[in-house]
Amino acid sequence: MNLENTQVQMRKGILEYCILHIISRGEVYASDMLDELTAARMIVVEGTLYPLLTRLKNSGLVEYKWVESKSGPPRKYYTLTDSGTRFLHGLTETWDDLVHSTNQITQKSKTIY
Amino acid sequence: MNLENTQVQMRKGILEYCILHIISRGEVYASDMLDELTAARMIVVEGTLYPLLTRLKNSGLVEYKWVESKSGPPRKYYTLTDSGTRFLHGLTETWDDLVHSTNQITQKSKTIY
DNA sequence: AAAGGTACTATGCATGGCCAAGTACTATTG
DNA sequence: CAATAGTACTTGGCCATGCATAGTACCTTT
Repeated sequence: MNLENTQVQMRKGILEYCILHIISRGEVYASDMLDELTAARMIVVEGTLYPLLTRLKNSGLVEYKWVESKSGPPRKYYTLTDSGTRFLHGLTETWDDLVHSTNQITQKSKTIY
Repeated sequence: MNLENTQVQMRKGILEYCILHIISRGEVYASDMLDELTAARMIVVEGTLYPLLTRLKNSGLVEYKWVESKSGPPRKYYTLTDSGTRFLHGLTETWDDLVHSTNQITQKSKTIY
């Protein structure tokens, strides 16, 4: 039980939320997402992102279209489906609740009555 | 890939952080922790909490002493070890970073330049 | 045509939350 | 004193996800 491992565990599920959010803002492909995640200091590797996108696709939350590129193989540009949009709303609520609950616990010792 | 499942995944690692925080405030046993978690609307079941406490103990992050009870079997009262305190500090940083990164991503669409 | 970069795919492992069933101790009740 | 109910802790197995690693396929450059 080391820190590094716990960091990985903490990431679980949250990544899915972040990815859906990024896709919700417009058509993007994997490298765009990696750039945004990296910019936000949420380190993600390919081996995590691609399987996640495949799962989202298979669940019908996102869809993609192939777009040819000038500098390499064609890319999958993703968009949210209606189902994905609803799912994202549910996730947002879940995440907000989780943060709220955690704050309540971790800041209790700082609360003064 | 349903909401309920993602909620479970989101909880991973965060629970460990919350538990360590609760223990850091003084001697508690499992039912105390459940009460606090429930009060903060972070629903946890026994089958999650007890194995987690065992892991924390085996990792040397917490220790416990048996205390007899007037209304049932003896209880394990937990406290943080020095190692556990350091670990909690590391986790706090990790959690804060994660929340910050997530906010940066999810609130980008609301940002106005 | 050879080399290097870009984009996506596939397989298998480790981990933690959860379910479900079980053990063990105490107090209460008839 | 046996039976019941309540409390506290234990154990084994399942599942989904993040990740490591290796591989496929396409394009551009030289």
